[in-house]
Amino acid sequence: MIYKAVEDKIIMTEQESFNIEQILECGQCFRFEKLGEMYYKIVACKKELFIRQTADRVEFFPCDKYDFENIWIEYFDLNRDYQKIKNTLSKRDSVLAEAIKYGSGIRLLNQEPWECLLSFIISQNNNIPRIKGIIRAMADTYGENGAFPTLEEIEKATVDELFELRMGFRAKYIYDAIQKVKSGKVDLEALFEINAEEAREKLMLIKGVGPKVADCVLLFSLKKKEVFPTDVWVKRVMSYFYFNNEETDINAIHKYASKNWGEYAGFAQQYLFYYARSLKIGTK
DNA sequence: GCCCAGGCACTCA
DNA sequence: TGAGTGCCTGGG
Repeated sequence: MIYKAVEDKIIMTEQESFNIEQILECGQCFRFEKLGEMYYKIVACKKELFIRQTADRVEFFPCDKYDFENIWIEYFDLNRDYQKIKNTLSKRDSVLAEAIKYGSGIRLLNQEPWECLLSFIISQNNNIPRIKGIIRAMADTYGENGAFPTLEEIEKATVDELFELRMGFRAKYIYDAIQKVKSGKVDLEALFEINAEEAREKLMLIKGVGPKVADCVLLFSLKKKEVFPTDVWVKRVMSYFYFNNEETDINAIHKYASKNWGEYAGFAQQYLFYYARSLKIGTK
């Protein structure tokens, strides 16, 4: 990867495995807006960032070298060798090879745990346009300049006030997440230091955080790349391709993923999820 | 109008 | 402990 600063932009070239559309639309994040073909705006890490990709380059703006090196390289996981991951996984089975071919520009973002946690609590039993709308409403109401609210900015919110943002029954879950983090019962930063299993248990102390939401937070923000968040889509695609289209319980799926994909299970999940959704596997 | 959407908590055997 | 059921809301 090569990058240079030009005016208010960072121009990145010779970057393998980077497709901005696939990265943002593969279901791992919610604060993005499509402005045109391969042209997006995201809000993350308290910044608004535009990203435009053409055949030979990716432009990030407004962005200087400092922010690129200190925020976005990490956020977009640019130091990781995806070619190696894709080669390894593709050799394991042909289904995954096909999924990887389809979503070859996917990367796993390293999001902020706090935002990731609240966002995936909102996501349960919900659809994407609504999820995005509720998160935006939280940001507009409590955050600074449309950025996702910090704990300090949102900690005084009552359940009733949260409910007014149209998040429904999830308002009490968001409230509980705020209280547990505020009190230190759940120390998000400390979760980086412990293993996935222990971190999952901690996250599930929060009301409204079950196995699926916890695994999303672990994978998308706490760098536990071996976890395999299993939602309805992943369940469908796993059942369809690996379990002879039979009703499959979550434990069997986790076991299969762990055994076959090990430390790369999280990446496999993302390729399969994107593949399944695009093909609408399992839906009528 | 009904149904469902990237789960979860709660209840009851 | 495991299966069944209800949940806010708004878009199709």
